[in-house]
Amino acid sequence: MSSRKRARVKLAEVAEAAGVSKMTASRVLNNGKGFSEETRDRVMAEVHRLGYMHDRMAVAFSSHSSSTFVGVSIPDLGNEVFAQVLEGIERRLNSSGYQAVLCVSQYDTASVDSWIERVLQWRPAGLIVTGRNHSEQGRKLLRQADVPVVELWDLNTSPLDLSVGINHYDSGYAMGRFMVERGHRTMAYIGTHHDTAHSAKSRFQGWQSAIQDGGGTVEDTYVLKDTPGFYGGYYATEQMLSRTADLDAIYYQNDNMAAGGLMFAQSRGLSVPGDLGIAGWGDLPISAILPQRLTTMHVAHLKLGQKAADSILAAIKGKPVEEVTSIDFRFVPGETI
Amino acid sequence: MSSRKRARVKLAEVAEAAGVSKMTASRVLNNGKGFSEETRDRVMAEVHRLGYMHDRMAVAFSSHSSSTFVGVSIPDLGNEVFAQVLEGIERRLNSSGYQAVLCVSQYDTASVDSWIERVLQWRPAGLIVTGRNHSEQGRKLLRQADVPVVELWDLNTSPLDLSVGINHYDSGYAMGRFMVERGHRTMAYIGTHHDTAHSAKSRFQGWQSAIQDGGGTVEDTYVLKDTPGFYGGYYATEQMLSRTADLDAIYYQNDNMAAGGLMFAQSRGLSVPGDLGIAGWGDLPISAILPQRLTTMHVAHLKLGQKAADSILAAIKGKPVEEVTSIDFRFVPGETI
DNA sequence: TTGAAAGCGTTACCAA
DNA sequence: TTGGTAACGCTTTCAA
Repeated sequence: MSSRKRARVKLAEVAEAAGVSKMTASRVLNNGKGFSEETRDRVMAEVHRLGYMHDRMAVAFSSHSSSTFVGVSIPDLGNEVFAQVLEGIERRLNSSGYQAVLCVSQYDTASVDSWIERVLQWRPAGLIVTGRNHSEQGRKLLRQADVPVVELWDLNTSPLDLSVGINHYDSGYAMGRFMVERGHRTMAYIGTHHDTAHSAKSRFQGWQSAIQDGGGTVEDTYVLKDTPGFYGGYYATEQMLSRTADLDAIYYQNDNMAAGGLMFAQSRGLSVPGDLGIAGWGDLPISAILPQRLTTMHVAHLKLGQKAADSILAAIKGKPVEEVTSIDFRFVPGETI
Repeated sequence: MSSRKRARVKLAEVAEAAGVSKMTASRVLNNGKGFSEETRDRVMAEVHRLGYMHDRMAVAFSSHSSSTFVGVSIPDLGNEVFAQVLEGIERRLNSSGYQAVLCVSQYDTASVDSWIERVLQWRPAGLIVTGRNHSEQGRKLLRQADVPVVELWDLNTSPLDLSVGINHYDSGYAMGRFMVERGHRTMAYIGTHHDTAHSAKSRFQGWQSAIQDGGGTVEDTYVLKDTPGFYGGYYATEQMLSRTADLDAIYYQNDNMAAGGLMFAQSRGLSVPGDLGIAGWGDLPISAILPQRLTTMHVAHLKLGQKAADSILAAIKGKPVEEVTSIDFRFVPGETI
């Protein structure tokens, strides 16, 4: 109420107050060399006294440099997995002085494209995009922008620029083989349409191959059009068991769906894995409180995000970077298969 | 590999190619008025042909305008509730052409402060900060920056600028009263230290008042130093039941913790609510698959985020805004109290 | 160690 | 409907 909108203090005022030129003040602020200690102290004193705030917009403009923004696109924050990945990214970026500019795409390619276009206009230092299903338009924009890009989540052996991800196919195959080894033969899969095209599908394909290689069959698949969550798993299990008889086991897109399946089984008095085997993916927090330890695949989601941030930061700073970074997964035996 | 880093096409080149002045080209790009349709077509043709990209940095600089960035600070993405809030914010901002610049603070005030300082240097259009426990430093920065600020989550009746939140105290009181009405007397609370100081504490205080007003007592509280999740609820319930006898019911910080408690009770063969009543908060997805419907409080988290975005957008555009926006909660009776 | 002048790409402002 | 010129706040570059 009391203060009228004061014009922002500018460097020239600081310089004048300190009795030096703009350039000297600028050098002090940028921790450069070329000024006496006494000069530095005088300038900094004025900076604090006047409450000077560096105008990074002007800096970026004048010096033709990038911003400290890194665009990060994620499909869905309702999916715990991506929330974790994002947190990993943000922490690492933040501690290096960069800021994440977020896009929650809802798996909509067009909206990612328009976000990419808009964010590129702000001279971002880099971009991290989840998934590799870019449209031609998006791909073109990313290529012509002279900006480091990390494709996250799916391992992409010939990335646009950099890739940090998981070999989803292999993780699916490993689970499928285990399920067969435990004696299951008649199988089904429950998942969702989303999950950025490749990844869940790759897991499914790897898993399917393992089942077939082991002499089992995939009798049914149920694909929801929703985020892969608890209720989806519960509901789809109910549907599936009512339409397909004699299933040995179900492989779920992730642990939250599998938890839904397990709770459904419990509600019907089915014994797991005797009557029905259940396998998840992700080793998510829910598995800690279920009546049985879930058979799943551990993935370090936070670490995945951090690695992505590491890659983009290295590229930004012109340091050498691995083009492709593969994040491990680890089998968690559990009690449900 | 093939293309050497071409200098970015600038407006002057477009203008020249189209045979008009920079100003005319600028007007066309900004959808202003003051040019013939033919001129527009010629300019746009060159824009596409040359692949011109608007340099928003230069725009913001020259026109003294803000960026399209809105700083958003959130304490923790491992907490589903905040992930939902953030998604609500981001969707709304994005569809209005603004971008969220993220800070995941881990409840660390100092890190929020330094983020605020850095993000303000980029002339953000506005800021949305979760919680109202700003440090003096942060408060000062926010005040002197001439930028709209929304304080989110806790309802703050005398906000720095704008507030969008929930009356946590009342929601706690409502639950406490219900628990007493259902005959519970000897109560306990399980929560975490975090949750941005006020909110969970306010719920606890409201709840406690209701218990006391109803003639009950709060026998025990268990406060974890962790994000409020499934396992925390499970573990704390185990600890609490082993140290405090004859509890009628436990009020949890949120549904995920309550789900942990419920699963623990189930694992020990306790009947709910007969042996132990359980109440949660938030109406989170987990409640859909539990063996019993959870007694909880529904909060529209996504909507809360959207309202916050609406407030900041209105303020940015200079439209009239309610200083304080209260988001409703709704009691969900359930079967666990 | 310091400073003066030019320039970054765009829009505001005024003139035609 | 157009265009010229100044201005935005800082850094680069060159000179002292």
